Amino acid sequence: MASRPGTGPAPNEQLTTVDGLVQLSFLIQELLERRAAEHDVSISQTRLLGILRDRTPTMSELATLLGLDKSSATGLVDRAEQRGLVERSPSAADRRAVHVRLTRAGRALVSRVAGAFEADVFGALEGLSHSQREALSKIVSQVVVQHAERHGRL
Amino acid sequence: MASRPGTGPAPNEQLTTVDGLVQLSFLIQELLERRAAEHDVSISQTRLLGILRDRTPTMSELATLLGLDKSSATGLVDRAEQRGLVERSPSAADRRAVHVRLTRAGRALVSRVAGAFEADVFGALEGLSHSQREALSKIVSQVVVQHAERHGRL
DNA sequence: TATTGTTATACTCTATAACTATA
DNA sequence: TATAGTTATAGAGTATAACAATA
Repeated sequence: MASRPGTGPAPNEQLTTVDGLVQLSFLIQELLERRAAEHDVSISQTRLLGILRDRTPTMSELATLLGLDKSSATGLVDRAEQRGLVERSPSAADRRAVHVRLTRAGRALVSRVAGAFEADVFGALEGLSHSQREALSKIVSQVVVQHAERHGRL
Repeated sequence: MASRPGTGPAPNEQLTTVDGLVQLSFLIQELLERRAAEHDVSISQTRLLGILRDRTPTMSELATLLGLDKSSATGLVDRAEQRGLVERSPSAADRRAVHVRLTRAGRALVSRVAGAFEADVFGALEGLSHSQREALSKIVSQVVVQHAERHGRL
């Protein structure tokens, strides 16, 4: 399981399915965290900015998208706003609600992080053959989409 | 990238390689977090316990394995020790050092979490064919092992 | 001098509960 | 009454810097 982060398995040894997937998930998270840290943002902040790339949700919608309590979303947005990465604006339809959007600086930051991170991921896949990469992409996509259909919007 | 956690892609649509891998990593982390939370432990605590399943490292070694500062490891072990999940013992070889090990309760807890979590992961792979599952396992293992060889112990 | 581990301190992230202002 | 958002508060997790004990 989440056991062996620093334990390099002996060469030519194959991990169990679960161990492999867990270690892969930590690897992906570490790549993302490292690139985000270069710009002094956390994974949570990066996730927030990533969500806002193609949306302008209300605070409630944002909390749902992030899987957080609304008070947690308030804090996250507060800190991002203080850094000039996002901004709040009143909703036209509902005077209780506010929408959150990227600023120009926020958009620039998330683009830079995303670009470097994507290169890291492709770098990690370097040893795979073309057909292996295609198979991985297809299978992973199938797992994620199926999980979303079962749980998220059915 | 880390963008669309709540955005179910339309059925029959395939994610990009990077989006798929990022969403898969969040999915795995969420499964682990949910099972750990059933026993009131965090992912960090679970990772600590997982590492200790087959090791009795010193605090320094533990910090390296977790990728944390030694002061962070102190806090993590403090909280786990207060809950009776791990214990410290003096090193025979070096009077500065202490070793950390699972207690009986800690071992029981990590086994239960690991078992339930593994079932969750296999559940998430349910829609795959036998050969797809084998291909996924092999490719993922290859990526993780190669990354460990390049970085960790070469 | 260098290393091992802890402590003091500060910040981010998260949740619960209580509050306000709308709806 | 119910919902949207904030505030107050508390705790986990993390890092940096300074320290004591030992190597």
